[in-house]
Amino acid sequence: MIDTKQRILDAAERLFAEHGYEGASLRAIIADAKVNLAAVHYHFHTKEALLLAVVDRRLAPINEERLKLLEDCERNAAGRPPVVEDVLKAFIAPAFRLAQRGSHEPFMHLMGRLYGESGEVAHLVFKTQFRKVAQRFLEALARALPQLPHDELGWRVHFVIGAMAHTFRGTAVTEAVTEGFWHPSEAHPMLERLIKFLAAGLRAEG
Amino acid sequence: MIDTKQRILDAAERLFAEHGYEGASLRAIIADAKVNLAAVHYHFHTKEALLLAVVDRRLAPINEERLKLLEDCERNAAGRPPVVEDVLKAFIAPAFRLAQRGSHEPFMHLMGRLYGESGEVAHLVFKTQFRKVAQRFLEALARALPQLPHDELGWRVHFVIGAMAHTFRGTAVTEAVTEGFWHPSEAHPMLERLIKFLAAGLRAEG
DNA sequence: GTCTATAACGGGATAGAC
DNA sequence: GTCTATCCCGTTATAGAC
Repeated sequence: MIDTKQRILDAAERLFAEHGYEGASLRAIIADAKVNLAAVHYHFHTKEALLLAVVDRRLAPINEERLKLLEDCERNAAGRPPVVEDVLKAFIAPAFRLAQRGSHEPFMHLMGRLYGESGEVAHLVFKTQFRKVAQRFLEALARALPQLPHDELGWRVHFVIGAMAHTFRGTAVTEAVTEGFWHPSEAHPMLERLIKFLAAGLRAEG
Repeated sequence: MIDTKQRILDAAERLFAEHGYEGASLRAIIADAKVNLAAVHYHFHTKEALLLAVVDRRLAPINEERLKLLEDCERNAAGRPPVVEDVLKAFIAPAFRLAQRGSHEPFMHLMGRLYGESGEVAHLVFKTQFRKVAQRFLEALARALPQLPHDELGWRVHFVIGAMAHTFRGTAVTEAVTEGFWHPSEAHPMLERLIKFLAAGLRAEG
């Protein structure tokens, strides 16, 4: 078999995304990966560690690219405050790009879900993975919106995270709710639509 | 004991909100409710039906109030398009109000989570509970934003749902990510902040 | 490194006494 | 309507052969 470990990661990614951390059993994962149950424990020791490995594999390069893009956009600004849309795009685009080439959307769905599974294993993910990136992007947003009070910025970032995570999650829920009224169009302009929406929200009023 | 059925509903609400549908076991629920396991099956037959009952109990009156407020705000508009902020407030305020009086926040957290648990039992909830309300509010938003293409409105509603659900879910994730940079201030202006943010996003550009 | 077999436990559901 | 006792299955995890 061509790399057991990776096949486990792929299956886990897909099933965690589809059924959540609690909802996806190791047995379902090994069946999907066509692998023996013991192999999971050999390579990852525990279910929780498997989730962290799944997240790590994709998120580490995404976060690197995010930081690189943010540096680019700050270099372009040359000392002046960066543009809100550019900062948002630096954060969101890497995740979307990865999702489109290579069909890694399961991972995006998973990340979207983890925002909702607060309180358990999910917190580990955010604490270990996002601390550094979040710090840098918050500073950039604060510079991009100098007139916005600190406290208000925090709330708006909270709303931004919500809209972003929900978009990562896919449109299934919205389609169920807006049934007959709306069906999602092509995916590409989605990124631009999202950024436009969020930037307007961040700049609201004065 | 003063009403077994209600104590089960209360415990289920809290634990489903805290650990998700899969993560909260019936045994944990009956322990919290100080009730026997068989009582759950007697009153609700199945775990899934219990979740639906939990949601129904609170969501039915909330959705009634939403429709009433929407009618009010359309009557005030007297034939002219309603104001975006008013439509948003008619939808969001009833959930917030219930959460603040009586301390029913567990239910809001639960609803927020269900948006993320797409694909399973959660879809049942949305299909059975939101169809009518969603239809009415979508029409109202379309009238409030006549210049916005139908397709674009759908996407923006999608973003609105995301920000709203995440706010219902509480700020734990955002606090973990923005640690040291932000701590949520008092809850009351939150509703106004959210509506201002969403309205600006809905009206973005032209 | 990969398998089989099994341990040890917790899950939802049910029968039947009271 | 409420309880005890139990069924039966799926769960994670591990021991030990190959």
